[in-house]
Amino acid sequence: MTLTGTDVKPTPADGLMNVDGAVSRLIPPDECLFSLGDDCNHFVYVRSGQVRVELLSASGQQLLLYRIHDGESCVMTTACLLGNNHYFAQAISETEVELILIPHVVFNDQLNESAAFREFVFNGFSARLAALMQRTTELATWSVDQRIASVLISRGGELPHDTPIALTHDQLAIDIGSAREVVSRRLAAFEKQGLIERQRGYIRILDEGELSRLIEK
Amino acid sequence: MTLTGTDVKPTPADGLMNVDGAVSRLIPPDECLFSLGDDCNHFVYVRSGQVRVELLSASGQQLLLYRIHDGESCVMTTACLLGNNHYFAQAISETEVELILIPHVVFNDQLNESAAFREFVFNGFSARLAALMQRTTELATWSVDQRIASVLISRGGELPHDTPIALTHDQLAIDIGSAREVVSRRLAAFEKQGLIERQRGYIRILDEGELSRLIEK
DNA sequence: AAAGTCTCAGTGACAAAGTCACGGAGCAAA
DNA sequence: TTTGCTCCGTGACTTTGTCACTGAGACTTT
Repeated sequence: MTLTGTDVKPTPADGLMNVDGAVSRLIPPDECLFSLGDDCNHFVYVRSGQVRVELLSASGQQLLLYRIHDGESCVMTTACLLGNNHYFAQAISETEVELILIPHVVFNDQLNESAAFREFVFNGFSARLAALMQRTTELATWSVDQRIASVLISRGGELPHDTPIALTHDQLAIDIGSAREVVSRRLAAFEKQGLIERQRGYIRILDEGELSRLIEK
Repeated sequence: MTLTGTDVKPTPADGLMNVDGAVSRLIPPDECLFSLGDDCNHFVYVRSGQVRVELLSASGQQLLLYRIHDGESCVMTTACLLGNNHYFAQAISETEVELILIPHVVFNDQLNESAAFREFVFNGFSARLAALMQRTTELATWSVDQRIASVLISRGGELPHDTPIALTHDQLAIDIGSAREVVSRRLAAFEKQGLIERQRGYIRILDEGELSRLIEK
């Protein structure tokens, strides 16, 4: 049951999602998949695309918790299903996203019957938890400069050399758990040091070596 | 198999820990149960006592992740077992602690065979994950004053009214993810406002209502 | 009792980060 | 070309964190 016209390379786990009651769904970019307080009644598997999961504080401030990529499941969803909680964060599609949804009851059945399904679910669960704690550590112990450098390096690595990274100061601020003004100021300093070059909506890395060195300290 | 002389009230989950190969162990206070980089080869269930799990940054800075109480299991241990990772935090006993340890292989067997065991493990897992995210939110969005007030209120609630809370500025700082000096200064301000009274190693709450109100804003 | 030696707490000076309130620049549709 | 929107820059100020000391209380040791 595929709703999308384009072919999607199946990952090994895709087979596991072939259960009665599983539904595929195609979501446009910048759509909210779930938000704070929502009921959680489906297991979520991201077949393609990218989803951002973030906390939303009382003051409207956002804090990125993690992203879900192709072939991954959503930790928060799994946690909520297992513990019968409501969602306490929100998820936004950052690209077009193809999801596979498995209803709560089917999920429970599979969990009881299939060792392979269990293994898939809990491996993902554990990996995401580890990543989440890793992120917490970095947020708590790295300076703003280090966190900015880290994001730039990792985003730059996905692109051909010298390609400007499409990233606004606002997005970057959410990624590193800081404020736009702070990011703007630090980027200005980075540019003055010759590390980067700024354009509206883009950042180009000029001195990757020095950026990496920043993270080490 | 009980190594302690004193009787411990069994919780409902204690029965689940009655498997071949499970070992009980008694740990004195202020002992390290596992530290960063250690291999993880046992499921850990805390039968009695209290354990603190904290990150340790490169600079030696500590950040409390969560505590484990009577009848709870350790999320990080479960995550490491499921994902075959090493520990990336450390655990310290805060009181005398009675543990039940289940070897990795036995844990896997139980997980495959017993639905009740699975349910116990994953309910705990999910609850702890939710709490961890809750904590991340509060660390990220609450002010130091709010976090201090929150700890004081919750610690005060466990004690008879008007009992001074045994808590050093250092411990409080670790709890709220800040620095001792900051805590000292804010507590001085709290005392000037008549909210608390300070003694060496102790804090007495004078105006619980106003402290609670602090948290709301 | 006096002297050492812990742990715990207070403080000044400064640095890093966050917040608030603007203004202004680039871009696109009407 | 005017209007509206997103994105960015900046000054002024507050909050929080860091560093380097100092001192006070409690417990040991001599």
